Formats: sequence, structure tokens, C-alpha cells
Amino acid sequence: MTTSTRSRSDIKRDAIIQAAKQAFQQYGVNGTSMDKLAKLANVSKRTVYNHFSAKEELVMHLIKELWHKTMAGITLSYDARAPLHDQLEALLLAEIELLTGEENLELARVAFGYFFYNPDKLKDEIAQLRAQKTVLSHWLVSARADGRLDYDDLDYVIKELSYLLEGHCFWPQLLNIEAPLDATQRRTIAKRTTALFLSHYQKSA
Amino acid sequence: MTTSTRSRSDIKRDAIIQAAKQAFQQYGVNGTSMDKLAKLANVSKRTVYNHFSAKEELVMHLIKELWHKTMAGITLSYDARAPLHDQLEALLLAEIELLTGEENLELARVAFGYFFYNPDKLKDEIAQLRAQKTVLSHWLVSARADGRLDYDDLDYVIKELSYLLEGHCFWPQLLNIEAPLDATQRRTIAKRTTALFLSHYQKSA
DNA sequence: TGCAAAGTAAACTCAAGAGTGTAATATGAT
DNA sequence: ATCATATTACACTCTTGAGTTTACTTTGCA
Repeated sequence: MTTSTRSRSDIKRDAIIQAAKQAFQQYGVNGTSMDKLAKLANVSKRTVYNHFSAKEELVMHLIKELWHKTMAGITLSYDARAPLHDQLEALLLAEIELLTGEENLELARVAFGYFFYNPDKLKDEIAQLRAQKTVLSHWLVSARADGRLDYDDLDYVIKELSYLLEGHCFWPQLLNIEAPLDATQRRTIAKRTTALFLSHYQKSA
Repeated sequence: MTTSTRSRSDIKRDAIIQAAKQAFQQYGVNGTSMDKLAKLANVSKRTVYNHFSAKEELVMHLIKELWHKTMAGITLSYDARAPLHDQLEALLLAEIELLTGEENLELARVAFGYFFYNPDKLKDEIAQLRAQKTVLSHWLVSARADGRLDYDDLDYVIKELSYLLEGHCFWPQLLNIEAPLDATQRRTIAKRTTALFLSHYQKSA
């Protein structure tokens, strides 16, 4: 059957992609030669080039694939009747799950090694990333409009929250200097960050 | 005079170091060939190798030099009579100056590009870095002992403060996605971070 | 069985980059 | 003037890695 033919090719392709993902994370794009990659994928070098005409193409493919996986974003909107605390905690927890997700870290590591010395290319990507922060910002705006939060600079406040989360969940893991967080630790961070945030910004009637 | 002989050699040496510092930051260690470096330093390649027997030696020299410059740390201790707010703000501002200092960013960029795929080597360096956080931790311990702060987990609280500062002053600048902060911005961050922190942890006797 | 698409192995080209050897030159001290 | 030392230009070796060529094999389908 046609499925089968397509299948063999796809199996090879997947092997290449898997090997690339793993090798690029571990050794970096520059640290992974196409020969090494082919060996890791149990595939001949020529086959690699039959699927991806150049190394750069493979890199880009990976980044985009991982990016789309990560983009399965958060859906949660402001509820005027529920306690602020619970809502924010849930929202932060969702953000944390996103940050700590293996897909996100994988993406970050590959992209990072690739874009570190190409800040111009990087800026465009970051712009897209920032656009995604809208769930949190919607919630913050709604809560303020509802008279339950009191802050003046939305962007700054978003940064405060983001930096707290990223500091705990993203940078140390990206650099492999801290082990990935388990569910309990993630909950704790969501809780404490919520507490810290609300004790400063919740409107004291 | 001997000074003069030493001088010519030193001039060359300095030129090499300057060029390396600048090139390693801009293109990364791997992105800077020794030929390119020699050309940038206006020095023959052979002279580079006369001063540094290998590229790695040059990299290490740079990292150590920058490290020592950065280590001219902060001196500030807890004062039972002064307002908490003023003390913390001053302390944070000092930390911010350290983080945003060109030396620190230079160090970080070079080290980063170098250690990113050597997490093992990196861990040792980080250990030293963490040991330096003692000024802040002394202050926090003293203020709690004096009954003016209320927190349970010192390490966590230090992390909260560090992450807020790093998020604002370090990571974006490291990645060149945000312009360096001017004095006003630095003060603002110190102020707001102090406010956020104290509204949660100051003992409301 | 036979054909077409995909895969394979290995030798190849080409470029770049680390590091060396050497002979000639510049510089500063005596 | 002379001598030691540092610097230079440049050709060289060696290795690595990207991408190609070619001749051969496997696989699955008709």
C-alpha cells in the first residue's frame, strides 16, 4: 500500500528529527555534525540530505515544530464572582506548566544556541512570544476595571509576574543548573507568587 | 629601560585582550577565529599565540579577569535604626548596579557562550556566584532577627528578590533584546521591588 | 518477476579554523 | 653599533564539518 511506502520514508524522517532534537539540545547545533547526526538517527548521511537540503533547514523545521506545540496556549478569563486569589493562582500555574513543559525547554534550548549570536533574528521571534502574553494581561486589565486590583503600569506588573515565574521555572532549567520542578514545587511557586503579588496590588477596599 | 620593552609587549597583549573581549561578545567564542581575532587586534596571529598558547587559555583569562572586576562586591549591613525601606532600596540598587555593570554583562556573555553546552563546568562557577549573595542574605537575616521582617524560607525569599532583579536587569540585556537601563530606570526598579517585597514581608506589628 | 522509489556506504570536494615553523624585520637596552 | 627579544608575514599541517557523487541494495507495489 501507499501508506507503507510513505511510512518507511516517514520513519526515517522521524528518526532524523528525533535525533536532531536530542543532539541539538545536548551538544548544540554547532556541536552536532551531520555525520554524527546521521549515525545517531541510524540513517545514512545522504538520507538526511534527502529530507533536509541543508542543516539550517533542519534547524528551522525543529524550531517551528516545537513552537507550534508550545503555542497550544492557555484559556482562562476573568471571573467577577470568584476570589482573585484562586483565579490568579490557577492562571500562574498554567503559565508555569507552559514554561516548564519539555516542549518549551526544548524549543528554548535549540533556539537559544542558535540565536544567541543573532540578536536581530531573535528579536522577531521574541516579538511573537510577547504577543502571546495576552491571557495574563486580559485578566489583569479586567480585574482592575472591576475595581479589585490597583496598579498603574500594566506592562511593569506583567513583567514582575513573568520574571518571578521565569526565574523559578525557566532560566535555571534552561541552563541545566537546576532540576525540573515537580508538581508540588510548581504549586508552591504559584501560591507564593500569588500571595506576594496580591499583598501589594489587591485593592484594600 | 626595561619598562619600555615590557610596555611594547603589554600593549600588544592588551590589544589582543580587548579585541577578544569585544569579538567573543559579539560573535561568540566559536564564531571568532584566531585569524579574525589577530586582524581585529592589529597583531600577527603568531603574536597571539606567543601570549596565549591556545584559544582556551585566552578564553579562561578573559573570564577570570572579568570575574575579578565584578567581584568588587557590595558592602552594606543592617541598621536597626534606619527605615527598612531605605536600607532595602539601597541594597537592591547596589545589586542592580552590579548586574547591569558592563563588566558583569561582558563576563556573562562570554561565559555563557562558552559554558552553555558544558553544564558540568558551569555548575562549579555558579556555586561561586551563589556564595557571593551573602550581603543580601545577611541583611534579611538581621532584619528578621530584629523582628522587622517576617518570612519563613530565607532561600526562597532571596530567590524572589534575585529573580525580580535579574528579570529586569540581566536576562534581557544578556540576550540583547532590551537596551541597557539608565540610572532612572534602575532607581525605579529598586523602588518598586522594595515596595512589592515589603508589602508582603514587613512585619505588620 | 520486475520496476520505481527510497535508502546506503564510502570516497570525494571544498572551506575554514587551530596551531606551528621559519626567516626576515623592528625595537629598545647597553 | 650591537645584541636579545618581540613582532611579523606567510606558508604549512592537520582536523573537522558541510554537502555531493556514484555505484549498489532494499523495499514495497503491480
